[in-house]
Amino acid sequence: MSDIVRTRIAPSPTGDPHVGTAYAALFNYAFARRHGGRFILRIEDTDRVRSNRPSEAMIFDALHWLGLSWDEGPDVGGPCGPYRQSERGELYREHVERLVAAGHAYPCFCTKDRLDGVRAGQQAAGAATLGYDGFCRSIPPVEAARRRRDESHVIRLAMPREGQCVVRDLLRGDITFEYAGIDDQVLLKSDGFPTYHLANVVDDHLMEITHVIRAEEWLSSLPKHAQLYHAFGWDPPVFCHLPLLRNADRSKISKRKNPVSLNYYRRAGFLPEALLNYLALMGWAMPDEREEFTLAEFAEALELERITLGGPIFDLEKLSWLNGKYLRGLPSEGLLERLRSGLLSDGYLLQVIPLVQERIEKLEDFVDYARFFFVGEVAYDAEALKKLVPKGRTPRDTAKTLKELLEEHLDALLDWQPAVLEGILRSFCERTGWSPNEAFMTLRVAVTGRPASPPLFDTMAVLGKEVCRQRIRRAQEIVKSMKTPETRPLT
RNA sequence: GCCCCCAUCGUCUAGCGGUUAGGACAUCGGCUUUUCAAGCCGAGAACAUGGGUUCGACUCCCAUUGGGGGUGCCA
Repeated sequence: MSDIVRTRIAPSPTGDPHVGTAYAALFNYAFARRHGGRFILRIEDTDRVRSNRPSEAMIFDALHWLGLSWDEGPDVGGPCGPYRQSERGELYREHVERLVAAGHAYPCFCTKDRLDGVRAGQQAAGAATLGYDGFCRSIPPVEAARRRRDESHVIRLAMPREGQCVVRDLLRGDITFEYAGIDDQVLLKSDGFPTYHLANVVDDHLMEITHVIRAEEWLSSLPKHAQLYHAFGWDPPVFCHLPLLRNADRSKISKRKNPVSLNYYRRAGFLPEALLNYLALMGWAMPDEREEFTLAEFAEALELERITLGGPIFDLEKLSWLNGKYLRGLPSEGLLERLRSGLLSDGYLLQVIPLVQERIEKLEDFVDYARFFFVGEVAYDAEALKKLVPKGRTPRDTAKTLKELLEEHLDALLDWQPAVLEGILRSFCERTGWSPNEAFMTLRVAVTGRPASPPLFDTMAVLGKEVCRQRIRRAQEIVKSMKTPETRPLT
């Protein structure tokens, strides 16, 4: 094991850059700095369906914005590259073969149908433990090797079947699991790509990671990871599972209940240093209880052992207060600079101006007309409220439609461009039976707060995904709380 | 269901066997201010419950309850 501390953040590029990624990155970054070590960025893009380059670019961008720089990574290189798992396929296949040869892993030919059947059977029988039943583990190696040549298969880790496994977490101490409750995890998928478990362990070892500081959701797969280190004959790193950031209802933080995209915080005008400072307050307190401190001060003071374990609720209100303190502490020129690099940048203004230009008569009209391009939430006046729900539609129906549009079509959209939006919205109309007239007006009001605006798709594109999301969700809530008018029978 | 983790004000937390249980956000008062913010001062607000251990438990142990996570060819 390396004698210099090496930590890493290993995000999956499968959507908008997540606040949880920033949280884990912050602690990994600070811990590495504290010990004069190195902080590595590794892209875990082994999910071929969900991973994509735009998401990866957004992760780089968001972390740069926050000021969390890495010493090694896909974009800066380093001695342990490549740092993108999709480029390390050969490495994983070699390693998995070592495991198969040593009997620590085996090919599994079970079909999805059989697996589903097994699961259903277990559930019906009220089995104590759910999971793979080890069916293919008893296939003689010679036969298995022969079948591998032309049958679709995965490679599974052969876990011990009885006894106990003791793993150590830096914050929680020794944790005991019964092997009987842990099934044989897939290591290599049938498409030849590794699963998280394999890729993660192989890479952490090869990249000489000394401290794995990651979210608590990984704690229950720690025995599988420990078994992998054992099977490879490697010394495991120190594991430190951070508490999970929570919604107000204490569930794991999610976009349904909180803004989780770092793009949101950036667009809303949170200062990166304030966001980082706030994140550092989650599960951590300075020895002197000071609440305002810089990244450098955090890095100087961080002791992992002091991390608190109750899952902290992410409180936008306190973040906003802290951000306000940072903002007020800026010299005027500093604030000007921040405005000029965001909402009042030439780049943004030049996007807004073409949409507004033909609709104003005096320069001063600009501010009023373009207002919704610069504020966070829009207010809905009585007239807007009336048009939020199309004639002949109920509030209930409208709320449901907005929710569906958001969660099933807009949330996953990365390429937030006018033409793409138009395509999505038009096909959404066809599918749901909403006329474009109805849907577009509802959306226009939701997103701009007004029944009259520049062209909808251009407007949405300029506003950006985060703002649109936020406003549509707000509109949905408002509509949902509206009473459905009594339908009076015609007399 | 099963496995694992967790448990101090509404929220973030300090505490590490002996404290009037401290700070911050939020809330509510007051001061300041032409107003609104900001700022300052103040108030209310917590050790989940039950057993142990101990001269003494918020602190240690056990149970209960509650919360969370996991249980995928997602990470």
